[in-house]
Amino acid sequence: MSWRLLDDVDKAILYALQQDARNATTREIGDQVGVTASTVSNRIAELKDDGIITNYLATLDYSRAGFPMHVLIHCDVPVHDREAIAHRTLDIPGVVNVRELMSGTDNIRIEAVGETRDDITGIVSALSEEGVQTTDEILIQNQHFRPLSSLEPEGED
Amino acid sequence: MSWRLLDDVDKAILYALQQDARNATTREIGDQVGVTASTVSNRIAELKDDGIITNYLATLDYSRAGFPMHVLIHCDVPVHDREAIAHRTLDIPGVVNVRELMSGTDNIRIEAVGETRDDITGIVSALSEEGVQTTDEILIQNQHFRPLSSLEPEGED
DNA sequence: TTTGAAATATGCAAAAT
DNA sequence: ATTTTGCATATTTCAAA
Repeated sequence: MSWRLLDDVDKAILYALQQDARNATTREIGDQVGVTASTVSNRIAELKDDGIITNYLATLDYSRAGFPMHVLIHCDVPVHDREAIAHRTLDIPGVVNVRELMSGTDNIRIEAVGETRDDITGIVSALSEEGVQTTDEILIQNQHFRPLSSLEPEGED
Repeated sequence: MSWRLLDDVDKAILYALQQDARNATTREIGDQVGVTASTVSNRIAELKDDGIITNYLATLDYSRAGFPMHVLIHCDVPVHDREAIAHRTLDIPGVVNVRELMSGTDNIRIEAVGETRDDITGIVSALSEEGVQTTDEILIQNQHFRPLSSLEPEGED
């Protein structure tokens, strides 16, 4: 696993991008920590290259978007196949998030979305055909994200 | 729950923003479905107002960022307090994601991040002090996101 | 509602410190 | 490594269709 020590500029960048990855401008971020927009731009590119920033994504309220079936599926797969299977499940239509867990059982958790119950049934079938045993299926009521507090700037400039 | 039927423009926007919320330009999106950047801009604002787009966030590789303790915590709370408690747990330092589940037991799932085991222990203590019973704690090995496939454009223009 | 054009902002690259 | 400058692009606004 590669490393990299984060300074205040990096932290401010990551915090801002966790808050609003689309509208946080390089200048705004730079002003908070006293560097120019160019520096912020360079750093963001570095952080992406270093694999610290993995993605920028919009989070949706799937119900409001017309997909009221939003579920969490527990899966049980052999440990040595876990990573490969996790990647394959990502390609099943309706799957939006996969977590690999360091657990003896229920070691993959899949977040999936559909318009109808049949859509979810189809996803579970697809999992079954991939040799993935599903052990539980739970409706997700709501989901919230927060930036990592350790990255929050103290109050500079 | 409010509604809104998504047309092809909306879908293309949501798909693009799920792929790269920071770098997807309004023009690129518009070109794909044959509308101008202005229209895309207007639509994005609408989708945000309607609560369909809830957030834009950067996803991080916490290990590479210097936070190797990345865990999923199962919590068991009284159903009628679930939403209120879920919101409060978001303010505990280190908590980055909370899912409310429609389940009799283990109905809140908390994703938390720390530098050391003690950080995680502290988070669990904080939960306990909020009256939240934690029933399990599992290391997260990896996590992947995908745009919702139903939103993918067919191939227009 | 969508557009097109103007005005504003933003990000990026190159050269300099 | 960061900044300054200059350039190319992106976004927003608003009048008009």
